[in-house]
Amino acid sequence: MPEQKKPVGASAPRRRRSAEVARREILDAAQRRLDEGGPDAIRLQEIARDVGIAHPTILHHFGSRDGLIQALDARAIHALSDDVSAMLQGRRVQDSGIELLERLAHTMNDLGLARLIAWWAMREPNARALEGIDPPALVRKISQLICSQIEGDEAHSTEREELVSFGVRLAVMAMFGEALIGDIMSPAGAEQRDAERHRFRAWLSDLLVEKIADPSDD
Amino acid sequence: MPEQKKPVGASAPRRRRSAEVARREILDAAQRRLDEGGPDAIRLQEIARDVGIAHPTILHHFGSRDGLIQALDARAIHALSDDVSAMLQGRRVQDSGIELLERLAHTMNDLGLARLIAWWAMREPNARALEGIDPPALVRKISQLICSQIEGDEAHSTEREELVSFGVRLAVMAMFGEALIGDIMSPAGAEQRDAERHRFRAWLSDLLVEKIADPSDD
DNA sequence: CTCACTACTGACACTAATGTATGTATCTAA
DNA sequence: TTAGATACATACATTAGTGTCAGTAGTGAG
Repeated sequence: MPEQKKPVGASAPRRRRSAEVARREILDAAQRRLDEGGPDAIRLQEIARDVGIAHPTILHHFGSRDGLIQALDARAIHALSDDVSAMLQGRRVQDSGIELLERLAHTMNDLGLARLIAWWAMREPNARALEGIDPPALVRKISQLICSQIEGDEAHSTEREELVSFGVRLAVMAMFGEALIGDIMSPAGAEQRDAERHRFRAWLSDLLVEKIADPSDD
Repeated sequence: MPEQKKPVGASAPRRRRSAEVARREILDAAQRRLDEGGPDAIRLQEIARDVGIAHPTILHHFGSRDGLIQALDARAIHALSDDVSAMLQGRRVQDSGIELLERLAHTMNDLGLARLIAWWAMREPNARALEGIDPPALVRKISQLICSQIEGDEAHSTEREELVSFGVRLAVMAMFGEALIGDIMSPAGAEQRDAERHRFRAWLSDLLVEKIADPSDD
C-alpha cells in the first residue's frame, strides 16, 4: 500500500492571487498585527490565518520572517519618503505648516510608520541609513528648501540652515513621539482625543513657523 | 546503584547575593541587553550568563520573564517620576529650561527609559496608566507649577494651562524621539554628535521658554 | 488542449526559548 | 553548632515558532 499523500479533510478552495497582490495582502496583515500587539505579534502563523493562506506561503513570497520585516520597513520608509517629496512640491512652508504637520502625523500614526521606525531603531541602535534612504540627506533637502523660501535665493549661512534643520527634526520627533506616547500623556478622554491632538499640532506648527520662517531672532 | 544526582563537572564556585542585590544585578543586565539589541534581546539565558548565574535563578527572583519585564518597566518609570519630583523642587523654569531638558534627555537616553517606554507602548497600545503612575496627572502638576511661577498666584485660565501643558508634552516627546531616532536624522559624525545634541536642546529650550514663560502672544 | 510555471498546501523537522522539579550550598539566628 | 530559610544549581519537560520538502492546483501561452 504505497500510501499516496492525500489531503485529509476537504480543505478550503484554493484562491490564487498574483504575486504582487499576495505580497500586499500579507504586508497589510503584518502591519495590522504590528499595530495591535507590537513587534512580537508578527507571527507567520497568525498573519497567514488573517490573510487566509498557509504560513509557508509567506515564506514563499518573502523568503524568511526577516525578509517580511524588511519589506515592511521598506514600504513604510518609502511612504514617508514619498510624503516628503510631495511636500517639496512648491508649497510655501509659511502657509501650510499645519497641513504638513498633519500629513506627517498621518503617516506616523495611521500608516504605522512610528511603530515600525521605533522597532527598527531598537533593533539596530547603530544603524545610519535604512532601505537605501538617507534621512540626514532628506532633512537637509527640506531645510534648504525652507531656507530658500524664506530668504529668496540669497545665500543662507550654515548656522541658519542648522537652525532650520532643528525645526524640521523637531517636527519629525514630535510627531513620532505623539504617535507612540501621545495618548498616554494626554488628559483628554477618548472622545476629545482627536480634537486635542489637532489643537496640539496647530500650536506646534505656529511655534515652528514663528521661530523658523521669521528670521528675526539673534 | 541508586544514581545519586551529582554535579557532573566542577562548576564555578557559587556566589550568594542578597535578594535585593541579585534583583538589581539582573535588572541592570537586562537593561543593557535591551539597549544593545532591542526587546528581543531580553533572553533569560543570556542575561543569566551576563550576571554569572543560571537562568532559573532569574525565574526564582522574578517569577517569570514577564515579571522581569514588569520590574524593568517599574524601575524606569519611577526613575522618571523621581526626576520630575526633583524638577518640582522650587526651581524657576525660566532660569533652567536647558537644565531640565538635559536631565530629561539623560533619563531617556542613558537610563534607557525611551526604549522601555517605546517598547511598552507598542505592546500595550491602549494602556492609560503604568505601574501606578498617571502620566497626565504628572504633566498637569508640572504645568500648574510653571503657570504659577509665571503669573504669580493669580488664577490662570484653563486655556493657558493647556498651552503650557503642550509645551511640557512637546519637551517629553522631543526627548523621547531624540533618544530613539535622533542619531538617525543627524548629519553629524560620531565625534560631533554630542555637541550637536546639546545645541539642539539649547535651541529647543529657548523656543519653549520664549513661547511658554512669556505670555505675550495671542 | 496541453504544457510549463508558480502560487499554494499539509506534514514535519528543528531550534530556541520559557518554565518546572528537585537537590545543594550558604547565610543568619538561636 | 545546629537548624531553618533561601539563593542558586543541574537536568529536563514543554511549547511555540521558523523553516523545509515534496506534492497539488490554478493560470496563461502556444
